[in-house]
Amino acid sequence: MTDNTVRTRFAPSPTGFMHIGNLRTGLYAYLFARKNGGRFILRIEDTDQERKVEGAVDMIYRTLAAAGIDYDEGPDKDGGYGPYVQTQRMGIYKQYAEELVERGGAYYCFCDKERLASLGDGTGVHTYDRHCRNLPKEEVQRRLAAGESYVIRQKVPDGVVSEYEDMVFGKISVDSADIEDGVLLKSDGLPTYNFANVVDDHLMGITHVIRGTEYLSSTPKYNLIYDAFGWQRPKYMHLPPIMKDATRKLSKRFGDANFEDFIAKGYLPEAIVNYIALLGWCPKDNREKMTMQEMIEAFDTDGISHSSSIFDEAKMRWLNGEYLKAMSSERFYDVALPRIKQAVGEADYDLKELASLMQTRVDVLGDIPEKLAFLNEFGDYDLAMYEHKKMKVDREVALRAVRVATDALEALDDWTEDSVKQCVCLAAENAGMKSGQVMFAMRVALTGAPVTPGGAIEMAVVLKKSESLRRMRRSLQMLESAQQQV
RNA sequence: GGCCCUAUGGUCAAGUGGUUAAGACAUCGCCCUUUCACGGCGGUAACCCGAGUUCGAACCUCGGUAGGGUCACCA
Repeated sequence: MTDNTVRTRFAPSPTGFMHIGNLRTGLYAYLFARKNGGRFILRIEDTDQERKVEGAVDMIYRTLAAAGIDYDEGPDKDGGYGPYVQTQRMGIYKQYAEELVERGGAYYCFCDKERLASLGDGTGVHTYDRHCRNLPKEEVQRRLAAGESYVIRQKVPDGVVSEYEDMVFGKISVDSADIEDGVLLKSDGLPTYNFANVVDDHLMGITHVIRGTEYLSSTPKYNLIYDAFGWQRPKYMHLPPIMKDATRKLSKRFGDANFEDFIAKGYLPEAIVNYIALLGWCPKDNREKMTMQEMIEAFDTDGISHSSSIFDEAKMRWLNGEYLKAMSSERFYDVALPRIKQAVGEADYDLKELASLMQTRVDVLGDIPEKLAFLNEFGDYDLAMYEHKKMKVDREVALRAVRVATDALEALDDWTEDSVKQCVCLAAENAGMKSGQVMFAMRVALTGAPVTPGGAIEMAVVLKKSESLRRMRRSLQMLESAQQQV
């Protein structure tokens, strides 16, 4: 591996579904690596056994695959920097913590929890008072030998300002006086999350650390660890959060915030990925609909926003609709088929015909069943539907219209779009009515629905002759009996 | 509370000292039309506030205000 190869990583925790905010972080790390001809690494951070969820690791694999994010190294793809699963790395941190003590960047601390708790200021803010920071070496040795419980703490240097240049936020600097001597190695011998992160990132040769802004202000602290080890600091790119609204972050508890749920609702993976890429990043030319390849080429750090953005499902719906409309009819048919079948059930309808009706009419695939509900729902309906002022149709006109259309269609054998249309138009003309009036009434007579995905002709073709006539006769009866009652 | 960060229409956002302050979503209206949709056209709507610097500030500086983040032997 050459020194200047870009290496980024995505380090999710297997604690459930893949959250949209998380996925975006991974996506940016991926885009940055690909844009720079670098390598993208997947590391599983599974040390939180409490929150661990069964099957969540597989979910990570499946989500990345569906999203089109491929990694060069990971648990199932060794690149020589493994293991890539954090629980399998537990043995390595203690020695690094001890090494840091020797280098003067950390120290043993024997303070017990009670003492630590007494340090609180009453408002929940704790700051360690560095009680063990200057313990004589002999005392430390003695207490260690005696088997006293201890942790290893970072020894934050006095009187320095730790600063770095963030790739999106610019210069970030924090005074060492504001940095606590945090725990690196816990009394159980395991590392704290952030220490493990520093060690892993270094050992895996990560050159660019890409993560959420929650680490923005603590990064100077971790840089001090790199310094104390004499390691080269990585570059950092911090990403602002995706919000549910102005003040709340999108959280796992906000039900629909995960990838899997959106897929279930009928969103296309590429549309989701495209949309979240746009939340917090804007390409130079302002393009919105982009393929992964186009995003890789256009990705640039200064297009990344400094402020949080609110997730807007309405816009993602629109984008998804754009993807759907741009598909070939064959491909649309393939992706829509399951939903169409769901609506059709056992009935015998032309699925291709239905698909073509749906393609321009839905933004997400999940909308299909309700749009096709008229296929299997035809009962009593409100005759007020026949009233259309602009069309100059009322129930009386509708009755005549449906009657002429029905009579004409009874005799028609060749049931195609053209012939049905021709037949109805001719019938309208002979009856001295406008074709629009007949069409309107016929559409309602066929479906009993105020809105349908297509007009009278399309509905008739979809329903086919016998069902169409059955429905029209039935509607005719309804119209007639209503007429008699008046 | 300390420290760090942020602030352009309802939402995503372009904009880096001089602009009629883009574009997209949403919304409203019109056209097309046998309902819906697609498509086309148009409208409403924004620089958080206050001081500076400057001939000139959305843009630079400072101060407010608001919001977010962070201050664990959680990750």
